[in-house]
Amino acid sequence: MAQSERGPRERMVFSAAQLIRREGVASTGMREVAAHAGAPRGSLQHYFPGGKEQLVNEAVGWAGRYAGRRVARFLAALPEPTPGGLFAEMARQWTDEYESAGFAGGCPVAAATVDCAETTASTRRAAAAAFAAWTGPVAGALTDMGVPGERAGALATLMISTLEGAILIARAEQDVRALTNAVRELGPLLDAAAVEDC
Amino acid sequence: MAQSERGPRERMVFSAAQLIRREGVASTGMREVAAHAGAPRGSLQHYFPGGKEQLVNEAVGWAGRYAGRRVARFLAALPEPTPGGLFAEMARQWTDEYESAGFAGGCPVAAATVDCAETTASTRRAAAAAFAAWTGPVAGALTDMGVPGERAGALATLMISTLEGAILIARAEQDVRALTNAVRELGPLLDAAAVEDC
DNA sequence: CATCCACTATGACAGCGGTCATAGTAGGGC
DNA sequence: GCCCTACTATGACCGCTGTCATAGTGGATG
Repeated sequence: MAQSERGPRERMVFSAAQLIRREGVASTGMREVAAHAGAPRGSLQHYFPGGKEQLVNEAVGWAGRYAGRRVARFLAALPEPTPGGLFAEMARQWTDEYESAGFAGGCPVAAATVDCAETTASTRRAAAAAFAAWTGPVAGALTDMGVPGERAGALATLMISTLEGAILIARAEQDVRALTNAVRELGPLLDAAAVEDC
Repeated sequence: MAQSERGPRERMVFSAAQLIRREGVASTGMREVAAHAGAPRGSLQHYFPGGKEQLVNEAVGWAGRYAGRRVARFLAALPEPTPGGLFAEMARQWTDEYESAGFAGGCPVAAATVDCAETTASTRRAAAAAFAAWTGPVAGALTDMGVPGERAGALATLMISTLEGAILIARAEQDVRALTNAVRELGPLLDAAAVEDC
């Protein structure tokens, strides 16, 4: 949504991520990506000489950076930043989407991992990099909230693990229950890890 | 492993689950399933007149029941059952596999959800049922350990959410870090929910 | 032996996938 | 006008997939 007026190349990467989210990597066709992006089919081989593999990898990378960037925006939206509040905000992005637009899409990084981890080494690495690009900002935010350094990374990984799994279950059940449940149960644990300093 | 001497039908369901675990649903071919099961190709349409959809759904159902059954075995293996201990055992199944056999496979239910949730309604329902068949025994075990009834279901869902996400990340990173991390961070929370009664 | 059934065995088909090859267009620099 | 580059436009190819159709086997039953 709101892809404004970026170049056709970026639009195709964005569309690829969008379609992978919904149908998985294997079921997403190149022609479909071009059509969804409103880009000519011929541009695919021009911008992505590495073929589908390159396109998928860039889509995964884009998704990772996007998730990382969102963290800062979530923090800005919180009146008083707490680990549990950040997690709630991260989950709310998904409950909002599911409740307003239906359960069509999941996380594109998860989809790439499931479909390509064993098959395509470069995509597996792209997925790992995407998780890193996401975990980093979350861990940074946690340290800023007073979580001790060595714990911050661990909790960031825990948050993303739980969120990814909850997304999966929510999509299967077509019910945001798993997401709200994760926030409710994990929030106190996360907040307890931050030393009170206000 | 150790599929002993079951009938060809069950072997094909088992093989389908095995292959879906590794490559996802879309990339798993029917011919491939038959070959992997050592079953004749002609048997596919005999045993699964509903086609690939039926086969996939049965594989997902099988995986769900298998996961549910494992819970009882994990409990039996624990000298003193605690929620955190159960979770550790559930995760250990994965770390053991990854460390001994490599990061080839993930959870077949997750794969089916990612690949089919939007496309194939019956498979989405099968995935939801599989999660339910898994969550049920976990919740039951938690109540047996003294977790209050309404909390048990919530924690069971949390455990499976976190485990699924950690499996995903571990596979992408080819490192069991996310799994051991989940056990370390979530274990105390789970144990705290059980009232001490020993 | 005949009959029936569960199961196996192949071949064909239609569709779609990613990719390659080739040609065409637009526009800027000289 | 010419040329070079960036991009677009199509059509063809080949491999693969799920599915169907048809025929064959083998053993139990009568």
